[in-house]
Amino acid sequence: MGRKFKGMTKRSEDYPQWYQEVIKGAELAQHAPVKGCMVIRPYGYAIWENIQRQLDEMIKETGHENAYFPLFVPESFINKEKDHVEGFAPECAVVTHAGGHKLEENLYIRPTSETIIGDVYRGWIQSYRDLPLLINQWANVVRWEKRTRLFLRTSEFLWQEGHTAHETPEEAQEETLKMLEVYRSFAEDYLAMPVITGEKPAYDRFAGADHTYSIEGMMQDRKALQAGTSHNLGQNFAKAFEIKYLSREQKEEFAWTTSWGVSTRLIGGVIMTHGDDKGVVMPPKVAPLHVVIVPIARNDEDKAKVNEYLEPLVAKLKKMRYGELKLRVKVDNREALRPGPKFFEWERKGVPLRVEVGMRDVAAGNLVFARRDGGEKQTMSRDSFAENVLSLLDEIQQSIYDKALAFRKENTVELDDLNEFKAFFTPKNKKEPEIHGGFVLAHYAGCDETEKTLKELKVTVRCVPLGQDEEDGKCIVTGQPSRKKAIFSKAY
RNA sequence: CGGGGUGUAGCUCAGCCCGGUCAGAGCGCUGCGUUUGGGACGCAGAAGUCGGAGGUUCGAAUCCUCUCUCCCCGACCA
Repeated sequence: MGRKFKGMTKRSEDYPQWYQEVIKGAELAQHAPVKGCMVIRPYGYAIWENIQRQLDEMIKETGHENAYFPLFVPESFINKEKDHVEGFAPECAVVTHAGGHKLEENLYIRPTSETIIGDVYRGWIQSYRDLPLLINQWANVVRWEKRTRLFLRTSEFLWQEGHTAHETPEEAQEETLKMLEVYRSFAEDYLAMPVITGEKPAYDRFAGADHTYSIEGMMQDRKALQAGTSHNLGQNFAKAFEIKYLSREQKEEFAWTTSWGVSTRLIGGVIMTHGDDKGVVMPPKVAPLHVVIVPIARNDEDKAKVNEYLEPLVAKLKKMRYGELKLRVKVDNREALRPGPKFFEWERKGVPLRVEVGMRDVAAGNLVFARRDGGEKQTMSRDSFAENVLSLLDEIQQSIYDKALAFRKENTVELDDLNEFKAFFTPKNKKEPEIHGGFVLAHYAGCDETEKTLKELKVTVRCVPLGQDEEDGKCIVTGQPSRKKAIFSKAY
């Protein structure tokens, strides 16, 4: 009989606590000795690598090239775009000394790279023939946030940031939406995280942008997570950094620029979208491991037989590809652990398929496997498993997406009445607020007073979804005439 | 940055109120053996400047001051 083992906190009991325990239990990341920073452990970093490899392909397929710009941004650059300074300067880390001397000009550690890239683009762009300029960079950035949470908001985080320059506002807008669509499809098709695409309200725009768009996912505590943003920067940065070109009409014009990014926050999104009370659940397409095999044997003789039985299977699996990348298979041969603890560990780590093989299976030519997304253990012949493994992974990928989508639908309501709206976002038990709320789709006129009412409820306008039919309505908060609905929600 | 918590072995914590074998437990870890289809067992062992710095005291994990971390709630935000 097993000893009593403390399970992890349930999502329903304490969601933030669950989130931390899950990260720790799956060995994804830990706090670093530096405030607000994290160490991304190998198992967690592998997810990031898989995100990088596949998203990078998509970014390149849409015509972008990778480059790299400096970590340090001269203070004067940050100061050039008015809104940008106001937005970012307060949360920047600044280098004042280097090489044992005080610097003549402070160097900001990039919170984002529009300014330094703008300065470089000035030199790269002279003619309409130099446009469009389509660049992406994978980098780390630093934002000195007041309150940090592993993956969701850390002082330093990893991301990709695309920076493009165009001839016309139409082209820039097209680019902005194209990359938003890339993010949508990446989130949904790879991370199995359903998202809503839409435009941010004016007050929530990127500092220095004309339009900001985002993808918004619903986490299991029904709060929204902004999982990626795409900005149409108009000519704001072009003017600040004199990114000018000679047009087809022989006139000097400012370029139209965009920027867009997703970060390691996506990993937080994956955890909170799919995780359950046993641990994380990895979407197969970004899972560090697809299949883990636990051999079970009573003695050395059996061990040898089981391993021999497994060899051809493992060899076959390792040659396979799942999507664009190799199938990732591991045989858990650790001697010190019995099978039980191994099962629990791989469950915490969310490996999509766990295979058990013992003498029983060797004799019958079978294996036993369990899907991380649920259901009973199943027995299958060794050969059929190899034939079915890819479709099993596809099924898991699809089923966790469907589950997340169903969850979002269940927790999304359309409302026209402010009282219902308030009730929706008010916990029933104030002393111990339970998980409540969700997404509200309601008319929104975009006026400033709306913000105040929302603030009292701790609700934010997530975005005005794209592709909706316009209709006459009244803003749910102010009653002002409105043509479009917005998604309202509590958010990370 | 405000309010509230917290910090003792890798983890979970006891000890603190009433200073004096208080450096402790369980899990984990190491070695040997037995075990192995859902968190095994025996024996032996290693491991902590009690978050940090000052102070009070004959003596501080324990009392005082300052400081830092992390967590929760706010304000700020990918």
